[in-house]
Formats: sequence, structure tokens, C-alpha cells
Amino acid sequence: MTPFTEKVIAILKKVPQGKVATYGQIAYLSGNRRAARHISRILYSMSERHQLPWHRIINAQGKIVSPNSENQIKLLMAEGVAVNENNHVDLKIHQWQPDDTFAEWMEG
DNA sequence: CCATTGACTCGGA
DNA sequence: GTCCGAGCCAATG
Repeated sequence: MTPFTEKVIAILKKVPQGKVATYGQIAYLSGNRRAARHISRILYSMSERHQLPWHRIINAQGKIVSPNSENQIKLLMAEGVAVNENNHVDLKIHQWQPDDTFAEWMEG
């Protein structure tokens, strides 16, 4: 459990219901925009233990690419996120935009 | 220690 | 819009 991993987990827990974020976005917020691939690794290995909203994380194209995509889509739909027939989410509509509250939280 | 591994991303054709 | 190649880097073995 490294500081980087802890930070990523903490940020993931801040992604609100009904919104999605991209791997790169989480990487960027964690201070390491090159670590997108590592975000997926964290989700893969720690989602259950840390109760992470793994289903809200999709790729930069808005496409759902997880090995559990069927279940992921169900979870997203249940939160009100529209997923089209190509496993695609419109990021313009559903992508999480961190607000001032989040910025303040990041400070401390 | 060194090599491999990705639920990724970007830019160019 | 598609496809492909190169870059990325913490974690894993």
C-alpha cells in the first residue's frame, strides 16, 4: 500500500453516484497523469476490499472496457447513466466535474 | 534486481 | 469515423 495507491483510492471514493470518470482523469487528479494504466490495476485488485466505485471508471473515449462490462453497465444504468448499444457513455453529459469542495478536500 | 504486464492515452495515417 | 504504434509507469513475480 503505497502513498500513490492510497491517494488514488481516496479520490475514487469521491466520484459521485450517477457520474463517470476516465482512467486518465483519476490519474491526473492523483498528480500523475501518466499513470492511467495503473488506475485499472488498482481497481482490478482492490475494488472489493476498499469498496471502490469501479463501475464509474471508463476509458477516455467513454467506452466501457472492463472484463465485467455486463455487470458494470447494469450498475451504471441503475445510477441513471445512459449507456448506448456500443457500451458507450457520453462524457459530455455524464463525466464527473470536480467542484470547489473537491478542490478544498485535495488541499488538506 | 530486472523483465513483464496491462479494465490506458495520444497522435498520426 | 477507423486502425496502428509508441509511450507510460507502479506493481508483480
